[in-house]
Amino acid sequence: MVVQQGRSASVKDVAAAAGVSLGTVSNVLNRPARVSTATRTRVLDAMAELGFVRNESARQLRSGTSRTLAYVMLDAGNPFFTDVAQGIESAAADVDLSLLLCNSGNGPARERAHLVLLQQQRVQGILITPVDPDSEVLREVRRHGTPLVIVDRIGDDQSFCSVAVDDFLGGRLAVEHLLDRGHTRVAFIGGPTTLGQVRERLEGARAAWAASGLPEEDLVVVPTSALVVNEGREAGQRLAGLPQRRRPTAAFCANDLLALGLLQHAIGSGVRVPEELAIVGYDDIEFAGAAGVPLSSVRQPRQELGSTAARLVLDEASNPDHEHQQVLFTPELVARASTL
Amino acid sequence: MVVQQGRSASVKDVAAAAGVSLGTVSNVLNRPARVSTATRTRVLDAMAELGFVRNESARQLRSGTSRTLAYVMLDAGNPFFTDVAQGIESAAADVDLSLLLCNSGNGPARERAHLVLLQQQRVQGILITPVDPDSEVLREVRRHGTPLVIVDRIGDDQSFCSVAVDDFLGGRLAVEHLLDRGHTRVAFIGGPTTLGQVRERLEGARAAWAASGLPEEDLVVVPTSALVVNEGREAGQRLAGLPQRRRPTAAFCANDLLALGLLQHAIGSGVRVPEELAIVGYDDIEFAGAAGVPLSSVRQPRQELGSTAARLVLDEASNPDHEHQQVLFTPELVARASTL
DNA sequence: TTGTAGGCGTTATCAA
DNA sequence: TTGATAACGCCTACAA
Repeated sequence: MVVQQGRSASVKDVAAAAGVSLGTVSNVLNRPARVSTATRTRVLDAMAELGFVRNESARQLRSGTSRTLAYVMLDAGNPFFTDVAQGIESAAADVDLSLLLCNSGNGPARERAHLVLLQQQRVQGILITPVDPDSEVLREVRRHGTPLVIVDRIGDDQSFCSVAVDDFLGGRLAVEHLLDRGHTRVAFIGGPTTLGQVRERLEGARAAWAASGLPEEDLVVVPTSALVVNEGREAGQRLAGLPQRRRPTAAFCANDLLALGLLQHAIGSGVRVPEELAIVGYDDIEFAGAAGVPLSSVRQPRQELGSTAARLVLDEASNPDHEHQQVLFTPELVARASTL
Repeated sequence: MVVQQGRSASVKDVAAAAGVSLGTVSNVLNRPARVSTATRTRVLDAMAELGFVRNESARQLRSGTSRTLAYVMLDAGNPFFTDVAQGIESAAADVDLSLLLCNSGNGPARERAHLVLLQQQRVQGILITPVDPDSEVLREVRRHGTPLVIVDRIGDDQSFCSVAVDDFLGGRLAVEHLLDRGHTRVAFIGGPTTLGQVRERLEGARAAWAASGLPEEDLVVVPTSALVVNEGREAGQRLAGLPQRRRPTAAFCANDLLALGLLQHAIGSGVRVPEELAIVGYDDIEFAGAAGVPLSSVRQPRQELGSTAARLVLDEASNPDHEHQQVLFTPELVARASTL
C-alpha cells in the first residue's frame, strides 16, 4: 500500500508499474475481455498498488460530455424542493448519472452564476425551477446546446420541456374545499406575486370564489414577501388585527411553510384551529401531516415531478427526434384536521 | 446570434473567427491586460457571436484541480442536514467554489459509490457525515490525497479534521431539563444505535439519569429503526401501550423528526402535551418551533457547523502546514411549550 | 503585443 | 493480444 504524495497515479504510471503499454491499461478499463487474464490481473494489481483513480476530467474532455445532471433549486430550505431533488436523483442514479444540486435562493444573480458554471462543466442536462421562466438566461442555455427542463413552472413559449402541477386547479380545489365547509370569508396568504406559482394559485382561488357568487372583497388577499414560516406567523398577526366582523374564518396559504407559521401563531395566541380559523396549505410536505393540528393541504406529486423531469432532459440529450413537451400533473386536496 | 449545432465552440474557433491566434484568445480570458483593446474587443465579439463557453474539464485537466467542493449528506430529507449544506455552500461561494451535494441515505453502498465518483472528479475536498466514521472507505479517500472533513461526527483516530457538536452533553442537557421539570419516569426514543449521534445522546441521557439517583429502569429506552417522523408516531403507540404506572411522563427524542412524529401521535390520541407527556427533541430545526405545540429542543449551530467544515477542508487542500483538528461545538437547550 | 508548441489523462484507431 | 499515436480544449512558457 502506497501513500500518495504529489499528483495521483495516471494510466501511464499504471502501465509502467505493470510493464505494459498505456493502451493495454485503457483496455483493461474499458474492454476487459480483450486482455488476457494474466496481464489483466497484473494491471489490476498495479492499479490497487498505486491507488489509481480514473480522472473524470480527462475522460470527459475526450468524450465531450459528462456523467452529471444538475438541478437548480429555487429554495433549498423548502422540503418540497428537496423532495423533487430526491425524485431526480433516483432517476439519475438509474442511468448511472450523478446529480449536482445548486440553490438559487430565488436570486436571479445566483441563478445566473450557477447556470454559467454548469454549462462550463458540460453537464448532460439542467433541470431548473427558475426565478422567472421567461428570462433570457434560460434561452441562452438552450442556444448553447445544453438540454434544459423547467420544473414546477411553465414558460410562455413552448421552446422548453417543462414539468409542472396545475397550480390554477390547486388553488381552486383549496378554496372550493373551504366553501364546502361553509366559509364565507376567506384569506389568501402568499407572495411575492413575482412567483408564478403564487399568481396561479391565487387566480384559481379567485375563480372558485367568483363561481360561488360571494362578494369579491370577502376573499381577502394577505401578501407576504416570501414563502417561509416566519411570514406565515406575521400574516397571522395581520389577520388577528382585523376587526372581528371582517376577519376571515379560513385561510388558504400559498405553501405549507406559510401554513405552518400561521398555525403556530394561531395556537400560540389561543385561536382554535379549525373552529375559529380553518387552514389549507399547499405542497403537502411531510411536516404538514405532522403538524400539531394536521394540515389540510394540496398535494403535488413531488418525486414524480422530479423523475419525470429527469427522463425528459435525458431524452432531449440523447434522442435526436426529441420533441418538447409540457407535462402537467394534477394536484389533489388532502383534507385533515385543520379544516375539520 | 448563431444557433449552435454539433459541439460547442472552442478557443480555436474563436481565434479563427476573430482572426487571431489561439494564444491571444487565451490571454483575453486569463490576462486581459496583456492584450490591446482593439484585439480584445474583437475577440470578445467573436466569443459572443459563437456563444463560446469555457470547457471546465479541459481547464481542470490542465490545472489538475477542480473548482468544486462536495458534501455527502446522511439524510437529505432531514432539514438539519440541508441547513448544514447551506452553511457549506455559503462558505464555498465566498471563495468561488461550487458545492456538489450527494445523499447517502444512511446506506454504506451509496456512500461508497458517491465517494468514488467524487474522487474521479478530483473535487478539491470532501465533506461528509458518514454512515460510519471509522470505516475503511474514508481512509482510502485520504490515501488518494483528497482532503476530507467529517461533519457531525468524530472518528476514533484523529487522522481527519472533524466538526461536530457535543452529543453527550446534548443528551445530558435534555434529560437534566426534564429532571428539573420534576419528571421521574422518562423515555429515550431513538435508533438505530449504529448511528454514533444516537449512541452518544443516549449515553449523555444515562449520565444525567445516573446523577439523579433515580432507578435505572425508569429511563425507558424505546428503540427506532430510523430518525424519521413515522418512527416517532410508532414510538408514541408503543408508549401508549405501556401500563399507566410504568408509562413515562416525558420523552427525549434523538432528533426533531421523531419528536414531531411523537407529538403528532400524542395530539391525535388526545394525550395532552406537556401536561401528560412532555417532549424534548434534538436539532432545533425550523419546524420544531413551528410545531402545533412548539417543541423544546437541543439546538446545534448548523450553519456554523457547515461553514467551519468548509474552511477546514480548504485549509487542508491549500495549506502545506495544515494540521488536523477536531472542532467541537456546544449545544444549547431551547425550552418551549412542549416541556411547559 | 502576438504567435507557436507542448502537455495535462484518457480513449479509440490502427498497425504489429 | 498488445502497442504506438493522435486527439479532446485549454493554459503557459517561450519565441518572434
